[in-house]
Amino acid sequence: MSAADQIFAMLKESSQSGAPLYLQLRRSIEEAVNRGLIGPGDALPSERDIASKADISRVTVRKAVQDLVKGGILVQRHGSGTFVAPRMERVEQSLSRLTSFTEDMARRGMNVRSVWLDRGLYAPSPDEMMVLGLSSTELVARVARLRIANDTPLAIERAALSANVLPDPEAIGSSLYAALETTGNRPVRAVQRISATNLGDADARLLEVPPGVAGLQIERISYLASGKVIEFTRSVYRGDAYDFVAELRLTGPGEELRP
Amino acid sequence: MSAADQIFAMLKESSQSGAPLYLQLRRSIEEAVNRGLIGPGDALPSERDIASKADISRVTVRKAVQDLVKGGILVQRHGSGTFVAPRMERVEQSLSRLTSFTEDMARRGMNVRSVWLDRGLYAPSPDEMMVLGLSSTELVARVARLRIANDTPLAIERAALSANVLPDPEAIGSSLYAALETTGNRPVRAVQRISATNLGDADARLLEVPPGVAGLQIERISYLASGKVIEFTRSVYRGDAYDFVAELRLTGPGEELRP
DNA sequence: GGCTATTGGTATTTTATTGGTATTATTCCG
DNA sequence: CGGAATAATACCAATAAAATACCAATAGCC
Repeated sequence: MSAADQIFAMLKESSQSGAPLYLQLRRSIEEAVNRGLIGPGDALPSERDIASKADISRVTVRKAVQDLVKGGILVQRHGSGTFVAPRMERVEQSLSRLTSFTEDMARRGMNVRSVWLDRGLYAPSPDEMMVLGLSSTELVARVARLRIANDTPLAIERAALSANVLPDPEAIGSSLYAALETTGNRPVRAVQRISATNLGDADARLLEVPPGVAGLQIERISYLASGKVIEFTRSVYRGDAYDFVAELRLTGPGEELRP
Repeated sequence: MSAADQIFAMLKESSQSGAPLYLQLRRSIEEAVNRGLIGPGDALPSERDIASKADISRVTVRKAVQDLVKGGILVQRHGSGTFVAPRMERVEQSLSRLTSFTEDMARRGMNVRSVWLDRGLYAPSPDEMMVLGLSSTELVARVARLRIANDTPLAIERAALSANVLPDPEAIGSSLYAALETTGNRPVRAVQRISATNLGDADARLLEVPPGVAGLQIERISYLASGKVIEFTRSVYRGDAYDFVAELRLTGPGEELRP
């Protein structure tokens, strides 16, 4: 509602008398977007709302809106509404919450989807045997997916677990952690390591960037309450499109860091 | 019961009239979770309960709940109920602990030293004026150093502060924060942004790596208790030699969900 | 162990709201 | 006068929101 009012106020104050109505309206909307009054993903008032409130015909409103749609500023969905086009910019992900990828993107009005790259049981690599504590006769479950926002690939996630805790990788729904819950294997602690790497050919191709550009690499090892390692995940994020944000607090002078 | 009432109260007070019902409900639940009114592991009222008490259809309730399930906020179990999902949270780390390069390296048994690249007062750049809230007549103190562990250059740190809080950059000893303490300017909060970049020629030469290799870039803005920005630091770490480690812990119910 | 109330899961339909389009009148300017 | 830009009217089509009715799994009680 507020967003709408911003536009209307702007339209009123616009002393561009003489110019065609649809041009005045177009400029008002454009400016509202550029000034951030309505952000990417936000919905505009319906064409009829704008028309009645601004007391002009809907076709005139439509002309203004369509110009902006053609210019890529707005996006329209039949039966749904008109929205400010999501810009990719840089995506910020809070470090404090892990599972919020989908939620985070949805809040920005981005269309999120995942593509499975791999889901299956394999003979473990030496690395996996070490970290997960497997013998060479046991199997490892590998789960890999490409995360995509607005048709732009953002990250590759590769998880490895003991086949004992995830006997059927194909059965995973949208959340790996949810699947672990159902088998009673809950990680209670994890250690994450963030580093930077130059993307290799394969990963670069998946993320649709030239090989060699910088990527954020995150390795995570999750532990059960018993201290046993349950999961080992290596994720690569596009460096040009992703930021990790962490908020820090300084402990007081008297307090110890951790008892 | 209490948890349910919290939600309903929130739903009533929500003056988001006009918005779709399921969105209002979704926001209410989301906020209840974020504010800790219902913690991880707690059960939500049944879909039918919510529906009848809020006087809306169950499908509408379901739509809201399912969105949150997809986002990983809630977990549903057929025949059992809907629960707040346990989530991984980063264990709180103190500012000094996270940023103290020397301490970090010493813990790994490395011999650490620094080389000053720059220490002086300058006219502020537009960026610095913006972030630090300076006028063009004020001066900015810039402090830059190359950090070296075991004779291997690991990072470049460039800090910018108002000249008011650091009138004599040359007088800094080994710790910038110690110098700030003595003038009574103590940051209590900081926001960090971690990203990846390909190192430019100058930085690559300082870090003794070929240009173009991946580097971890960390931007940090520190705040005083008053909320004023006191420091703006941009650091670049060699991606192949430095890791940023964070520990995560799963917050959830003490008891097991599934026996 | 098996029954049963309670829980989430699903399919189908109705309705209101949204953008989409064709047609027509008006104004402005060469 | 004529053509193009502008604006208004009336109607079409797609989507989302919401409700109804029914299915299936779980937990708890006997």
